[in-house]
This record gives sequence, C-alpha cells and structure tokens, in this order.
Amino acid sequence: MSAPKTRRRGAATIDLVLCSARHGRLHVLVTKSAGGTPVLPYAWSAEGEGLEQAARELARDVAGHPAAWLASGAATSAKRHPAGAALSVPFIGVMGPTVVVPSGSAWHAVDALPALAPRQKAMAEGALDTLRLHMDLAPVAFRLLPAVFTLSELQQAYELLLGRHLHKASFRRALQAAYLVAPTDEWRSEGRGRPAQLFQYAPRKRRGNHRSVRFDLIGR
Amino acid sequence: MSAPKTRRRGAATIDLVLCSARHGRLHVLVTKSAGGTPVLPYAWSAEGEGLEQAARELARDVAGHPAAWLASGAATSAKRHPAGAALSVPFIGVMGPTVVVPSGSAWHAVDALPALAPRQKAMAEGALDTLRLHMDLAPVAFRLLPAVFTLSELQQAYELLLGRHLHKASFRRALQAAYLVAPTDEWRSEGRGRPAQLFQYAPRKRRGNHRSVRFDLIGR
DNA sequence: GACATTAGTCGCGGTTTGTTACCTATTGCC
DNA sequence: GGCAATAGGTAACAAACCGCGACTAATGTC
Repeated sequence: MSAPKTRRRGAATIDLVLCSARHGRLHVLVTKSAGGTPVLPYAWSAEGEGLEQAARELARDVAGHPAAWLASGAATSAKRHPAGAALSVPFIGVMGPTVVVPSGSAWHAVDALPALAPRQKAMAEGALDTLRLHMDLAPVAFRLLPAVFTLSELQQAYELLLGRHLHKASFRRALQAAYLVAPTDEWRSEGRGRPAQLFQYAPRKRRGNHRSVRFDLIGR
Repeated sequence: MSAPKTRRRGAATIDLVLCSARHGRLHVLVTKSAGGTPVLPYAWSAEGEGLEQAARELARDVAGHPAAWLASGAATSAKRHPAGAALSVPFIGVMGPTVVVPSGSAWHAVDALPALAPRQKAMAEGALDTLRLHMDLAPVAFRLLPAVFTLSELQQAYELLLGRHLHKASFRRALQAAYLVAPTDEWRSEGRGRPAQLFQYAPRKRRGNHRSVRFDLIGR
C-alpha cells in the first residue's frame, strides 16, 4: 500500500436508495454494516470514476442485479452519515419486484425503515419525491415492474408513485393514446377472475404532442 | 458531538448557475477568476455548513441579491473543474431581469457562453433542464420576473422555459383556472399599444385538482 | 382620422376525461 | 352443469378542457 493519502478515497460517499414495489408499498434495500447496524449501501467516491457509474456498480454488487433505472438526488452535508462522510450524494435506483437480495440485506417499507443514520434516513425518505419528479419524463413506473406485466400491475405502480387511486378506464385510455405498451401473446391467470393479458414497455414515436401548461400543480 | 474541526476546504465545490431572463433568452451569470478567465461562481464546501445555505450566500455575494429560487442539480465528478475539485455540486438559481451585477461579472446567453472549464460548461448547459424539471412543481417562471409583472411577460417567461410558443387566450384561461395570480391596481404603458395590467404571484388554495396521468411526456 | 401595435376577451368545435354501465373469462361451490 | 364471485376489459355519455380564430380596447404615430 502507498502512504496514507486522505484524498484517495474522496471526502464524499455515494449512497444508494434502491427502490422496489412490494405488496403495494415502496420498499428500500437496507444492508448491515460490519457492526451489524442497518445502513443504506454506500461507497466512497473515487477520483477518476464517474459518480453514476459507481452507483450502478454499487447497485449490481449489492442486489446482484443492475438497477433498471437510476437518478441522482440532491447532495447533502446535513446531519450524520454512518461513515462520517462530510458530503453524500444519493442515487435513487429502481428494480423489479422479483429481485431476491443476498442474505444480510432486506427490503423495508420506506415508511417503516429501521434505525438508519439520520442522513441516510433523510435520503431514503426523499426517494419517493425524486421518483415523482422524474416519472413524467422517464418510464419509472415501468421499471418497478418485470419486463412483462399486466395493465392492472402497471396501474398499481402508478398509484403507488402518485399516492392516489386512478380510474381503470381512464388510465387505460390514456395509456392507449400514448402508444407506450404493446400486448404480448401471453395471458396470466392469477387464480380467481378472468386472466389478464401481458404487456411490455414498447414506446412508439408520436407526434409533437403539445399540451397545455401545468399550472395546476404549482403551489401544492 | 464531533470535535470542533477546522473549517478546511472540502474536496467538493458548490458551483452556482445563476439564471435570468434577458431579451427573451436565458442568461447565466459568469464572473472572472483571479487570472481573468471566465468562471461560474463557486465556493469550496465547508464542513458544518449546509450546501444550500452556502449556495444562497454565494448568490448574494456575487449578485448583490438573494436568489429568488434555488435548487441543486446532479453532483458530478466528470471533466475538469477550474479549481481542480474532485467533486462539484451545481446549484441552479433564478433571479429577476432587473438585477444589476457588479463589474467583473456579466450575464451571458446560455447558448453563447464564454470559454468555461468543461465541467462548468456542462453544468450551465444543464441548467435549463433542471428548471424545466421543477417548473411544474415550483413557481420558477414567476421568479424570473419582478414581483409585479404583466401577463405577457409571464407568458414570455413560460415560453422561454418551455422552448415553444403558447397561445395567448389558452395561457390566460389556464392561469385563471389555477388561481395563481392576483391583479394589482397598477397599469403599465410600454409606449405603443394598450397599457397592460400588472399582476403579482398570489397562489390561492384550490381543491384537490387531480388531473390525469402524463403518459404523453414519457419517451421524449 | 387612419393606422399600427399591444392588451385582453369571447365563443365555436373538436378532444380529453371522469364515470357508469355492461360484457367477458375464469375459479370455486352446490 | 348451474351459479355466484371475482377480476379483466370496453362502450358510451356528459362535462370539462383546449386550440384557435376573431373580436374589442387602449394607446402612439403619421
């Protein structure tokens, strides 16, 4: 090893808030530190490696799967980080519901987290806001699902992200109009009730589809 | 608590992309380094001070005015920073069009910037995307204007942010429906044409105004 | 006064949307 | 098989919304 060079590891951590939809609620992947206390996965930022690249590798390492979608959140130096980092950059990732994580890690409902260090707690609680911020521009909801899904599952993913109930017929009509999904030949029988057709995310190019300005969201 | 630490330079900079609308285009405040080369205002992050707080102080220092709106962007370690920082956290701020900056600083159109260091260039070019991302949730367009403004000015601010032309009557109808502005008693005569009534940003509480899901934006 | 210019409004017609109702396919039970 | 229960999927209507062109209003210029 070389001489202790404090800058080598960087003064900042990359903290991963890996999200998944389980039982109708947003869950976050929590691992355990060497001491056994629960922590979000994190890594020291290394010079010469891109932050997002590092976050992707961290996600693959810790979940055994690449994240289906990833975005960075607001960097913060507030409160206490488990590693004592001066600065932390959160990355919010998304994965399908069937990913099985290695022992030592577990999915926790985002509103029932174990006792994380304050900074990580804040980052996890901000994850839903980040997802909401991006869901109109990126197919976040689709990335919470497997490659093939039913329309009811897709609607549930949207309801989870939006935090409100959607009307079935309206949802499907809007989806149809957007040419975002394509039906497959498969159908899935869930036990009771009529089997559901399976769809996949297959966006097709559309016209310049200008809609009105969204004043209605400003000011809560 | 932690022992009192010297306020040492962290390994990260806070870089300010201060935006303002001038002559129908988005402008960014650019200052000069000690050597005379153009740079975005930046500061080393100090332990014990919040990042956003530091960015607010930086804005006030460099423009003589507090930012009317501020949000953090995606932290990056890519490319070269003028101070050689390993990591940089951009903050995107917004100010009214009448702010006069001290000599040494100047407003530059965001698509005609002087030769900034690559990392700062990327951060400045990403500013409009950040503003667009937030404009549906926060009154970004209003913060590009003085406290009192005409509806035509407001429409121009929206057109600048959206990058497209809006229809006057539709814009005003949507604005009316959102109860976002209140008229003042003042009118402004701009020279030719009918005088315009002045308005101010005054959001009023509205019902749970749910609109449909925005599939139409996903996938470009 | 005629005209150009900018502000602000009205209303028609097509589109979108919330909602109710209905139809279809499957399971479980008698 | 017959039938209730359950869940997927569609049709159709009324109301709200939106793009758009046309209109009125106030001011300055010639």
